[in-house]
Amino acid sequence: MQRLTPLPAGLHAQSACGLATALLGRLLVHAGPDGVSGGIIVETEAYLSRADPGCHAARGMTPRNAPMFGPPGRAYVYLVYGMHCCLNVVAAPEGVPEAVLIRALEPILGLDDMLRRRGVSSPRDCCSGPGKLCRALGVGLEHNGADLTRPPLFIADPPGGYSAPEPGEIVTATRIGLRPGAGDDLPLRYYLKSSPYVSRR
DNA sequence: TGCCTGATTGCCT
DNA sequence: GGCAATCAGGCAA
Repeated sequence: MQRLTPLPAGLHAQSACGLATALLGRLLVHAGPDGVSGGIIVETEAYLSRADPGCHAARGMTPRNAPMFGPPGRAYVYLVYGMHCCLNVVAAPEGVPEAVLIRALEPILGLDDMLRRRGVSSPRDCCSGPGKLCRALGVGLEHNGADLTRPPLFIADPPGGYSAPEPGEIVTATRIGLRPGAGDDLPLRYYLKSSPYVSRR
């Protein structure tokens, strides 16, 4: 296995829209106490600051969403439905609360460990959802605010190198799980057309 | 202080 | 396809 080098913070210092597509095809890695786990990012959603009613930061800063206001390249992890964690990558310059939700991965590193944590046997069911991939990688609230440009939790180019997806390979769609009127009609979800690992077609 | 809801998942029918 | 699980954050009182 070649050495995995975290991508620099400069990549994240752009709008969540741009970062959401720039992250497709990248490798999300967690070098945890149980070993290294990771997968290729195949689905993302952008959350855009105050003008976006679906964004947690739309009503200003609270203790929960504070990481979104921090420097780019950090993790924003929160609990939904009282039991599932969702991992976001903070985007935009410090003070601008934008983030990209990682919704699905194609598992490639530590597959057996991830399947065990998930309690499933199919790689397709391993990381096909924001709550699923956090469980699979062993990511939890303790990673809230973590620096994603350095181990143990980081984003890198995949083994063999990164090649940007063809424009026709990226599908743009509406975001999932938002209330009507909360920005559910905005085309801010992106996924790889040919990937069988996305959460929903 | 109390009530309500959610950037989901998995089990049951 | 429908719905329960489960609890912290956010808001009203």
